[in-house]
Amino acid sequence: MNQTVIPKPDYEAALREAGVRITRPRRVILGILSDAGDHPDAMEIFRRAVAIDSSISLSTVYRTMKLLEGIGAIHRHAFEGGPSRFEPAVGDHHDHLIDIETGDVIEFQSDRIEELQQEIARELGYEIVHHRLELYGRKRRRR
Amino acid sequence: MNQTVIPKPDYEAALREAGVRITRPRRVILGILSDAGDHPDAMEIFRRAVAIDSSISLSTVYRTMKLLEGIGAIHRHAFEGGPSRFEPAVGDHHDHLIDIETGDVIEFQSDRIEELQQEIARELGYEIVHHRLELYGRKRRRR
DNA sequence: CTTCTATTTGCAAACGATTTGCAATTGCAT
DNA sequence: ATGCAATTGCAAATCGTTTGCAAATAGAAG
Ligand SMILES: [Mn+2]
Ligand SMILES: [Mn+2]
Ligand SMILES: [Zn+2]
Ligand SMILES: [Zn+2]
Repeated sequence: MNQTVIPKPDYEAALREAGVRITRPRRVILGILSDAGDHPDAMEIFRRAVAIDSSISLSTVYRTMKLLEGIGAIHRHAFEGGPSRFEPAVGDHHDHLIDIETGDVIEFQSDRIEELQQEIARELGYEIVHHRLELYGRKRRRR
Repeated sequence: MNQTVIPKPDYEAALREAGVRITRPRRVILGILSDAGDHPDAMEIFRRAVAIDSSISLSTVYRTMKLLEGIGAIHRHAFEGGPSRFEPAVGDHHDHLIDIETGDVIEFQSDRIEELQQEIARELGYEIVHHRLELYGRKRRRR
């Protein structure tokens, strides 16, 4: 009967915190992000937004994404080939496996890999600021 | 007295193999790639090419890069923020650490990480076609 | 070496994703 | 309610890359 709690970020608080106005377009976009289970791109967010408020513009979507990215509320992923895709920055760090046939994005997490990255960077005399690990693959033929 | 052998790929043979003509612009570009120790972008390759033959066009650089990528002779890297950068596909697989201050690209290789990636993919029911692992960091403050 | 044609070229224009200038609108502190 | 800075929608600009096209050329054939 009880489900895993999917944390919904309080974007409005984050915005207020950043000293930024909470406008109608922003509210709509934030709502879409909050309950997006996927990794939509700007055009897709725009489509979903227009369905709610037809006066929203694509520019505003882009501007809002940049704003949210700036305050660390969302992550931007530039997967191969396509436009940037976004996701709320709630929950733990994870990386992505992209199904090259369907475009599906699957999340995974490996402490071991994260550790090894640190180790490599430090051996090279660097500290990692951020990283990108993307696996591109296809479903394994059912055995 | 003896240096590590830096393998120079025989691009011309690869091209002939692909049933493609060996033209003057292509020869120039191939030469540049052969002795590029870095990961130049199209514009940089264009600059180096023009220094050798001023009649070469940027379009031809792009077309040639696509051709070479198609026959697997070079790799294209779309590092964050900038244009695609290229490198000859000789030698073993490696991944990259990008110095976010200088833009320098440092190569590294981790069998352990490669293994873990395979493991993760197979657990998710996928086979990896290719992947991308990029570390973005800055030089660690001299201790 | 010349001829012949399919391939390749340079150029300019088109492209897709994203950003920007600007005048009109709006959130919100007073 | 008022006033103004922040934000918007729109159109035009930008950046890296691709493409259509007519002119040039590699290289096979003779
Ligand atoms: Mn994700
Ligand atoms: Mn490399
Ligand atoms: Zn990671
Ligand atoms: Zn790798």
